[in-house]
Amino acid sequence: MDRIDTSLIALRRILRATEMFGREITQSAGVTPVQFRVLQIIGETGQTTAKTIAQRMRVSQATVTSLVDKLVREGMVLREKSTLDRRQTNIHITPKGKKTLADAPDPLQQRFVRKFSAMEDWEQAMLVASLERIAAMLDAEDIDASPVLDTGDIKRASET
Amino acid sequence: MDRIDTSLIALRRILRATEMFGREITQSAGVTPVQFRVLQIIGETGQTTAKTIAQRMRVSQATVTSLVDKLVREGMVLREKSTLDRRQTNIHITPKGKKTLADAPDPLQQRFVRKFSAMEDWEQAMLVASLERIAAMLDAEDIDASPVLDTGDIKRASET
DNA sequence: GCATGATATTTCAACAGTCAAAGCATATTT
DNA sequence: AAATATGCTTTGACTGTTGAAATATCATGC
Repeated sequence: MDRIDTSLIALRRILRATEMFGREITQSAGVTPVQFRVLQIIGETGQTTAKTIAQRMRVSQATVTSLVDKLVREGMVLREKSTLDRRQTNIHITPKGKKTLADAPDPLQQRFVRKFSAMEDWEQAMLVASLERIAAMLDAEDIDASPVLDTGDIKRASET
Repeated sequence: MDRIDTSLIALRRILRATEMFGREITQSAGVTPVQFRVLQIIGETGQTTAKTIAQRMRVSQATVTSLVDKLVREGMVLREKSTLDRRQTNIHITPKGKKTLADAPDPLQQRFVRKFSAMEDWEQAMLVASLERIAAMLDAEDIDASPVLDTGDIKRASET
């Protein structure tokens, strides 16, 4: 087994881990990864608008509407017309939604951060260098990546 | 911006690159990433069975049926009952399917292999070590990853 | 004050991908 | 031959996704 195979396998494990995490969520939280991501965004500030979610997730507003519909049905969030700008709808999280967020399994990102922090300085440095190298190898162009790693956040970049 | 952020961003770029590649395919080849993956598997040997595809992609046979349906409709592949075991159906690729494969944009994997091969020995070693480290960080358990990196291959691992 | 255009959201119709369950045809085992 | 196993497709359902059209509400210019 040469280095290329070893690398490819590792890369695939990484990709797969994000998928796996998605399923953990579905099982334990009762919402799908995408829905969970919506819930996370709403949960950050307690309430937000459809537009914001659409932008953050890089999906269309129509998609957000259907996603929020499902969360409303589950009792995780509520919709309420904004009083300031009545075109807007504030979507806010319910206690049940908060509980779902709180009870969610250790997110991938946290897992990463925790283990990364525990590393020796030299190893951290090596990892950072390697990751950047690999990212550069794979993505040809500009990416407006923010420091957030989520399943469900890795989606459409249209209408940007 | 600390190392954690930098790492997370790089990781996300990597994840995103696989998504992007999916869209390149859709645009230039006229098939979706998943359909393309099916085509790839069939193309490897020129013909194969539904079961094989289902196992390789880790999806149910029902899914494969619907995917192959679409490829048949597109004229990329053909179905033909096996003469040896008439329960089986051999799915084989057509010239059009071959052309689609041949004309596809540089796959992620090739891109990776090419650039990886061009690296200095020490850098390759570092990358391999880092990738394995990261993979271990993220995936808690056993993964039967084969040395194949594809969008669309990173899917359900049930019924294994 | 009100017409015009911009903005925020939802509704609708349509896909792709996915699966479980059921059905069908064919092999294999007993 | 009967029972069981295997390979595949059909059916019905659900999530995620979008573009286009509909609705409601600002915001501006005149």
